[in-house]
Amino acid sequence: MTLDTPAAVVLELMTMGQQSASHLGDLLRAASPAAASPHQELAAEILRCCGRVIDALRAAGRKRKAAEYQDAAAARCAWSSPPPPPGPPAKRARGAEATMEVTSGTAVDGFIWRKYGQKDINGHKHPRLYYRCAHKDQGCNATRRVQQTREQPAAYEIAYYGEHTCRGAWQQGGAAAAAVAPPAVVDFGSSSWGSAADTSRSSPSQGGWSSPSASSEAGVGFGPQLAHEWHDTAAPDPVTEFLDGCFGWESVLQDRFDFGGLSDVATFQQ
DNA sequence: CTGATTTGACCGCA
DNA sequence: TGCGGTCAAATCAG
Repeated sequence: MTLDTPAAVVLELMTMGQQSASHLGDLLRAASPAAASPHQELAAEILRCCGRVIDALRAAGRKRKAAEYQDAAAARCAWSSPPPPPGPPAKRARGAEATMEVTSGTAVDGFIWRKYGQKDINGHKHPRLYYRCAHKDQGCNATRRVQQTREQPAAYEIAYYGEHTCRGAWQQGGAAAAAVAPPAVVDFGSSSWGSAADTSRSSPSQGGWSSPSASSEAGVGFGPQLAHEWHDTAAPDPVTEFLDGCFGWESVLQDRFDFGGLSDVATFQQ
């Protein structure tokens, strides 16, 4: 992670903020372990708010990366090309090229991942989790590997392999999907977006987003029910007020920095 | 009952 | 030969 761009700086700061919020939550839980206090909820909301910004930055970064990738290999237009012919089950070479990311959440990135394996890795305290795209039956060979980092338990090293050839499949009916999807659904093109999977649970091809990966991944991610709560909260309770402030943040971010493509952050606001 | 997850076994590469 | 990646049967959950 380099800090040579405003987005990288913000990402770094937001990650730190999220870790602080996590620590705060731990302290609050230790203080009153009985029932979830409003303070604990507040800490959790801070966590989620930071996570959303982080995910937005990450997704925007991936969008740019994907664009560069396509320039370099225009022949492999993943989104529009038909699924590759089924060959022998290819085993990824060790250390194969991947898109690496370090993020504070793993549960949602806009794609539906299905866990197919878990492995204890030498030198790692936490097991490595293996996911593949839920649309593998449509020929999508995208996989991802999630490894909780040793240094920062709240951070995850995610490696993406392959590309999503399934996107066309669930975007074709896109009109229908857009019709039922909440306005927060963001199409980042080749990138992914955290809340999209949570808020648009009516995929035409799947009969609804099941977000299968959410349950098995660490609690740092945003659970579907939490995201639902996020969007549906209408009463002006303290949490909502905090969220409003959080949304204000994003406006500030937009006004202050030109993230070149990060304007999608504004779609948090509904 | 169906679909998703878990987990031990297997395979291939270094 | 050990390790990392994948498979697939068993199990779980909705």
